[in-house]
Amino acid sequence: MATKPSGAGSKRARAAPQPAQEAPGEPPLSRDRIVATALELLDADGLDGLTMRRLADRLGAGVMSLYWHVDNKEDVLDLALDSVLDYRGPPQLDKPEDWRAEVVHMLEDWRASMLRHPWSTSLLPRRALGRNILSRLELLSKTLSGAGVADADLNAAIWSLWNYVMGATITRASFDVSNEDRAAAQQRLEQLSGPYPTIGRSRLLLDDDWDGAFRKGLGFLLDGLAPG
Amino acid sequence: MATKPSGAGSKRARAAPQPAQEAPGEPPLSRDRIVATALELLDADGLDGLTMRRLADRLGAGVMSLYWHVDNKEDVLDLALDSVLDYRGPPQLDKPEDWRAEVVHMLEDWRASMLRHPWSTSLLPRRALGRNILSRLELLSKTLSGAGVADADLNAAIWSLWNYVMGATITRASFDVSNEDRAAAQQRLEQLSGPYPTIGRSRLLLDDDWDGAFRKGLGFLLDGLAPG
DNA sequence: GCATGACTCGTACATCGTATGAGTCAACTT
DNA sequence: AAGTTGACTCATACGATGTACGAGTCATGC
Repeated sequence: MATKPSGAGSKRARAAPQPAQEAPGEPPLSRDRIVATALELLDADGLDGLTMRRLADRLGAGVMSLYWHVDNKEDVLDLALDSVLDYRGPPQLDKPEDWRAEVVHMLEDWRASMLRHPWSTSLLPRRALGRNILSRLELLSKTLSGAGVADADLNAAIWSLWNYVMGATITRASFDVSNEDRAAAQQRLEQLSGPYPTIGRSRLLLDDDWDGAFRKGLGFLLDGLAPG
Repeated sequence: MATKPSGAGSKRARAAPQPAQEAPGEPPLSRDRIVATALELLDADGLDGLTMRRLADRLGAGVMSLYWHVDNKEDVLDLALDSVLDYRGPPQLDKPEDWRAEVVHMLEDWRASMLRHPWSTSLLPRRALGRNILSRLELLSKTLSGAGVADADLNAAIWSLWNYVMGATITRASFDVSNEDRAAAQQRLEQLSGPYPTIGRSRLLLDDDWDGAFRKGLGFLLDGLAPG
């Protein structure tokens, strides 16, 4: 019985299994190559752009060959998502006491990494916690704990930041797609300003300093988490 | 040429168009009936449970009949989502000065409304702003403004709360689905507690007082927004 | 009595994820 | 040297989905 390398398996153990066709135009199929190509398709055409058939085509392989290396499409998406989220830490040599800058850096990088691949935002809600996500949470936990957040508040603090970042990122990505809708909504708002006078006046839906708003709101939250 | 009632159209104008079959078992098709039935299917079986064919079956109609009343499936989903989000305001007779309680009540209701229909959380990211969402934002804006939040901070404050609520709700719904995954992840964390000692120890992934964490984090954020 | 327009729906099509099982070929066993 | 195994590829096929197309029904207005 054949044993697939999928899941937590061993991938490919042997060194050079495919010396038959060494033409560099088509290197052998592999998990990594599949994920990399999936990323290309996702970046080019979004979630709908990723089709097992298209993926196989671009890899120069038959569709069903993919399923030897990968459980199913969901598996591909999981791998693609996690591959977007690795984090190499803040630029070294910051004064190591500045916990706040460290947190802000990591969270801004988190958001930026996902916005560089907008499809990832609609993927996140329903996926499991990959290694890279857990690493970020660990870093967050360690930093906040070192900054003096009480143990009893620690989990709530972490989840608050998580929630904020996820909400901001998902929102940003979704509004980016439907920019004209947003303008239309704001116009509707102002015309029949009866029902929505306040947000109509404050131009809530037209404010497009997303990065600034994210930083500002993050500041509010951190103020609340570690007052003084 | 037939004119469909879809979009911002007139729906059905006439009073009793279908006296032919008055059997109460099958009232005439209508936008409202379609949305109501879609809600049933979504609540019962989630996003995958909603199929145009299943929807039509349950309505006792042919599949293509739906398309007279509705543009496409996305239209159905938009309507279903918005129908979940209406808000009737806080229980009257609270002391009207307590802006904080008012905000908390609205946001907790927002979250609760969506969690009562978990499919709505995976729908939200990519949909336009319906009337009910705008109403909530308007209320939020008015209340915060009245509470003394500076005009320059107002939009950032609103978006911060939005982000927090969306992130919390989406996260909660997604973890609810994959509870076993969560437990498995925590176990993995504790066993090979090398890479993730802090969040392993704090049992971050096992803490299931979601409501408490939501309230607590919201408190942090409000503290930051309106200090003192 | 006939045209109109509101509404219904059967059929058909393209596309999707993937189950099944046969095929290829290198490495290992004997 | 012959045979076995197991890693890997892939053609075919199936069931499901959203919806375009166009023919049907039927109450109403002229």
